[in-house]
Amino acid sequence: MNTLLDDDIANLMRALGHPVRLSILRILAQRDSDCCCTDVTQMLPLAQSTVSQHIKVLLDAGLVERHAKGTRNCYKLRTDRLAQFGSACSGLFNGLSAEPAPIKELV
Amino acid sequence: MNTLLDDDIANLMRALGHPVRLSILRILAQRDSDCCCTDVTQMLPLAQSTVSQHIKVLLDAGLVERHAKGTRNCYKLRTDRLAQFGSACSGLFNGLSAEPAPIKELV
DNA sequence: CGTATTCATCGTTAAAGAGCGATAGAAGAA
DNA sequence: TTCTTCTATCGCTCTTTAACGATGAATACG
Repeated sequence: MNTLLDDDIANLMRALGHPVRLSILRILAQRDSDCCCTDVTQMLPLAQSTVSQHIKVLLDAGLVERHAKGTRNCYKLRTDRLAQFGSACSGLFNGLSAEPAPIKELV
Repeated sequence: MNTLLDDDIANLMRALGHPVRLSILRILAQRDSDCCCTDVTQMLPLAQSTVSQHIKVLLDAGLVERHAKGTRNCYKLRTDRLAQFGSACSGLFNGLSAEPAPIKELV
């Protein structure tokens, strides 16, 4: 389980808080194997260095993993972490939409 | 319905991408009515101006709404928007964990 | 060997974010 | 009216982010 703290949730939110990074995740989801930085760059109107930076943000957030393949670095989603974040979000939203605390705490 | 675009999702993610703002949402969820900026500030180790800024981010993201009450401004969650964002997240994560596209599209 | 590819990193610039104190305006209280 | 409370906003500083080009290291190809 190892449920996420607010700091962790905030970090993940920030990592996903850029449309280009959402695009990168979608691209990786479709071409899940052997997708390298150049592949991603070709699908985006950005310089390679910029895409590499965005991928690094996703790497640091643990949402993506890297494995070398010859001269290329291939990336793929960390579905475990995505699922973990997904349930953390559910928990967050449920907690927020719960009724306000009553005057007395229940036993 | 009016499903959210990636830009919208990214904006919401960024709005939630700070632990203080998550705290503010939790505070509003508990004291849902008549919670003003001073109330929130008293529960956080931050200056009033800083809290006001964070609330403004949540306001601009549409996650919170304001209504004046005498000399105070009261805030409460926009549960509709939170729910909308919640399902957008579910959709996002489901889409990401879906199988990679096959060589040929199905009919 | 030399020549491409690939890509992370550096250095730079411009913009955005975070935090604070001070302040002014609005609304209630005296 | 005068005083107090509440709060959004301004001005400031410091840090972070975004984007780019250039570069060097690593691997493959010839």
